Amino acid sequence: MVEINFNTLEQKWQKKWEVAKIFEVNENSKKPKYYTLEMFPYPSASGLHIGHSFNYVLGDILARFKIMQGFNVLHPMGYDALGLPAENAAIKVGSHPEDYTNKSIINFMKQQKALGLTYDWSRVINTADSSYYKWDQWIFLKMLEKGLAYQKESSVNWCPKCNSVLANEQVQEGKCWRHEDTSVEIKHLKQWFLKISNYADELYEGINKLDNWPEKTKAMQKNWIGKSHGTEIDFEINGKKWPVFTTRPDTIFGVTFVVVSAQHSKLFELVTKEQKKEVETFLKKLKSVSEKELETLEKEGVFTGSYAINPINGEKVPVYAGNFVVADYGSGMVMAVPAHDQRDFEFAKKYKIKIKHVIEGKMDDGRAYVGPGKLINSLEFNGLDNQKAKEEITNFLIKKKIGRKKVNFKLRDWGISRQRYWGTPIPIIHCSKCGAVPVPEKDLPVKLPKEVKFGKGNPLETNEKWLNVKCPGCGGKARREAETMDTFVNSSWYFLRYCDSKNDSIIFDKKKVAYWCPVDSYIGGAEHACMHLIYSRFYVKFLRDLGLLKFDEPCLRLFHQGMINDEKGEKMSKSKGNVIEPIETIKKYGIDTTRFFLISVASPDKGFNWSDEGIQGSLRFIRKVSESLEKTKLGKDSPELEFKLNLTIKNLTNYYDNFEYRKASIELRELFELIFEQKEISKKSLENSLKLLSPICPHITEELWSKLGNKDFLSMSSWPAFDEIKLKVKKQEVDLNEKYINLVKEIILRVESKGVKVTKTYLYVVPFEVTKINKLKVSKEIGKELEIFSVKDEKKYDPENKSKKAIPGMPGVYLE
RNA sequence: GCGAGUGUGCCGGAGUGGUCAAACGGGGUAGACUCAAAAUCUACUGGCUUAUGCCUGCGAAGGUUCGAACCCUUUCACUCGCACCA
Repeated sequence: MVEINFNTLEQKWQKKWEVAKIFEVNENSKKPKYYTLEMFPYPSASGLHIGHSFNYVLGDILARFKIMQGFNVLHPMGYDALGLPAENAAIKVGSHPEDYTNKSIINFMKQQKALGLTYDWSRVINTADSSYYKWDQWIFLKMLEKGLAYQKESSVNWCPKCNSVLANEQVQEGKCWRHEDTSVEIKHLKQWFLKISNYADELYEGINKLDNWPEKTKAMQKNWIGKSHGTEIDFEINGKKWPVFTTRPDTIFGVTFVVVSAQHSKLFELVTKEQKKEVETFLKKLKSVSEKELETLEKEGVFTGSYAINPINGEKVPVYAGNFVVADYGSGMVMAVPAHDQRDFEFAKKYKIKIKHVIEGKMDDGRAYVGPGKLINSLEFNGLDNQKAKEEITNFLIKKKIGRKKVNFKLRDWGISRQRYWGTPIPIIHCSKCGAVPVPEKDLPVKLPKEVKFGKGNPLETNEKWLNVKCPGCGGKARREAETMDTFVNSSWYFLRYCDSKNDSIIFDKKKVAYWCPVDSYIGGAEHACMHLIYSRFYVKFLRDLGLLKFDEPCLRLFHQGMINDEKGEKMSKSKGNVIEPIETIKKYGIDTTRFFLISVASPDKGFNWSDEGIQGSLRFIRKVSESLEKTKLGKDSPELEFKLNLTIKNLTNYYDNFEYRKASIELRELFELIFEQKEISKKSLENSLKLLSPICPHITEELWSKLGNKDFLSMSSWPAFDEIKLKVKKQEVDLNEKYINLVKEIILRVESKGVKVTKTYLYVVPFEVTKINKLKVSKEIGKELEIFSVKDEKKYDPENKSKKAIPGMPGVYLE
């Protein structure tokens, strides 16, 4: 047998596509646009792994399908090159991050090109290039102008391994998202923040409009943004008003104490002289608690010495400092109702504080009653249903001007300061006279200096020449901001830049972005649900408000690809040595086989366990297809093939549109299996079959296409249409009489076996079947008297309304 | 605890009311080819000593229906995400 040299064949076609520039696109097309995007990679020296390829192949199949469907398809690629891992990896191998990254990118590109992807390489982006991050800085300055970028002293999450600050989203179970063995420390630092909270409500409500996003991702984002409606109530403490947020104003008569967060910035305004020592001891103890213990921490607190006055009934209740109250949510202070809140209950038990019931309901096995009920012990509100009471009490408080309705969000502002080198420099100059002065727009970009020393602390602090500059305000001595931006800043808007990636005078041409965006289909890992995918929604809303965009959401459809594990089902990792490199697989089996295998073993969203044996099956199929021309003569189609081809066109059109590639691969196998059985097949049908396979296996189909005498590219040809009539004809070929006889016989048998005597049978069929049924024949065969009605027949005898069950090819049956 | 989702044959997985012992693939068994192996091809691959027949069967238990893997109720198991947000 002649072994096909897939590698040569594949390279040949890749070269031809490249020379013809068929995947390079522009806005001057009469076709409708389609923007499909895969999340860009973080280039590392180890190169592309099979999970990357899976991601790209999923997107590529869609892109190829859409091209053939007649869309003007934008399918770009770039590199999320800035960030800590690259810096750390570079230090480890004794290289400079810039050199390390550039090398990695070249390697990545080479491997991506080998996959035969439809990228428009003329638009490639590298976020580590100052021509890109210049616009990060520009956006930052715009945010500063609008008051959305600001500096504040705050407690921040600090990872000792990264030697830097982390955003809230980057802290997972008290650990760094990059170092699962490293506990995050809390440090107090002056930091730059982006006011994402300004958009909290729009980010939350906008989720409802994201119809083509996975439910799970939407739920995660909602949970993360955490919108809750409640009431803010003023409690008076030592003559001053302290607001408290609650979602349960109906329980206000049950308040027996108030808890202020131990981290509250104004805590000591509440602490009396007598209690000062005790509170300080408590705070010290809290600091010594490690992050691990925090997860199972018992609710603890200490009396501050102060009392709060419950505004609704004037009751005096003690104020505690507690470890379980979140300082920067609401006002950092809560009213405690131990009878109807589990946390308050535990706290009250521990410190022997009074528990007062204000809602009817039993407290089971020593737990607070949190269910619904009627109010008690609540003066004029007694007897009210507690849901109703929420409104009435809030209205009462509003009238008295001691409370108001309030919406609170869990979403915090985004801390973007990083004390590391390999990130976008924050375009700020600190002057002793003028304070923090923005770098003038004309001086952008602030480039990263190459000369720095790595090792201790922030490398940017080691280049004095770069650091020392004149103040743009007064011209005096000043110093650059030595912090860089979080890497997620770079990825928050890169999909916009693709539309005009070479523009060096403005961030992008509004018209070009208006043409291509929003992204029609976005593919990437689910791990970005609460980081990248919230940040980019925020950026889009901000840029829209600047007047640069006319849409609200970055992408209309989102798809998360599954994980590819090793044969044992374990996650691939370098340390385990179980990483499958696509380059190796491609060399061995060819690209088309690899692509076919990747999508045929599992649903794209579920992933699968890699198997070297499994790929043999795909190889067998690809070989057979590539030999199909020799095996099958060109001629006429059999009716069977005609039908199957039509059906396959119809189904695959749907499958490709909905990431159901696995099903597509199955039907393609069936179709080609049938083709191999044929003595002859029409050229047109064979060509159409090749078209159907082309998105998954573009190389061999292109080869066969040209062997059939075509001079153009199959990749650019038009998607085949199917003939609905031919599908219907096939259905009608089935002999209804035979079918109905068997069916009714079976039912009668079943019913009679239960002891019921059947004398007469009624069939209800869809109208066009009425004439097709031979009443005499059927009646004779089943041995019963028979009546046949059309379901549309108004006068039909149908005591149990069985006619509603009838569908084409399936009657409703009533027995007497 | 809250949220999202999943449970089908040896395995991966189709199938959402009748044509289902259940697509397609992987694996396995037997046979053909071959000196032999690989590749390729053919048959079988829930049980019943073999039948266009019966039984069992789609996590478990009930229910609706002439009929359920598919609809309803309850339940169990697993996976993932969030977790003191008042």
